[in-house]
Amino acid sequence: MNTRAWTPIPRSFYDRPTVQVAQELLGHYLVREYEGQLLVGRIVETEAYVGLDDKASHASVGRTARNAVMFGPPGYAYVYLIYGVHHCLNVVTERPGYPAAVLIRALEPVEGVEVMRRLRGGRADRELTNGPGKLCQALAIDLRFNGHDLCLGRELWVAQGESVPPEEIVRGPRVGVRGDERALTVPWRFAIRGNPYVSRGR
DNA sequence: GGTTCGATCCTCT
DNA sequence: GAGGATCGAACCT
Repeated sequence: MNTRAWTPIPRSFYDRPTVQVAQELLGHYLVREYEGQLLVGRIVETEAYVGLDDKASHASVGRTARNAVMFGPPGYAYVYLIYGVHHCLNVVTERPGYPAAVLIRALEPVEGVEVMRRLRGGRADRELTNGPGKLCQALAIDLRFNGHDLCLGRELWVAQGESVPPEEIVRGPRVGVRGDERALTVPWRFAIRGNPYVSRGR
């Protein structure tokens, strides 16, 4: 189980339409080096945030200090603090200057589960990584990773997994967003159908 | 320098 | 189902 390579996905993967990247990220792996151990989770739920016109996106207000990474090159982590309590991890997509990213909403724990349990205060395995804030706590991801290059295979990266066939993917509106009618209804959330680690949603 | 608020989670009812 | 936690950043004055 520890013999797997966990090869980083190349930057070119992220330099494509964000909704497509969000869908195709399902089945790949988020890998974290933490205190000499590997914490690995299979990506089972994502959401796309696309461009200035997406009123649910942090980038809809224009470029600011917080969202600057979203305007940068693809393949970097955009991490922010929400409600002063939890962190959320995004992967930046598309060309520099165009603000877009994919929020990682849920993982299926694969490796380093003991450490994840400890970081999550001994909660049930089902509750370790089934939400964007939860998975950041389980993998010790915080603001220090904002702007981190996810293509290097160091500290935090996305590793090559197996693609999920379309019939196994559920698609629907995003969770917890504010904004206009389009922001609330556009089906830019993707999840692996029936996977027990998908977040509760609304 | 002050105020407001959030792409969430947890606890209590 | 409701309410609170708790902080950085945005947006005032």
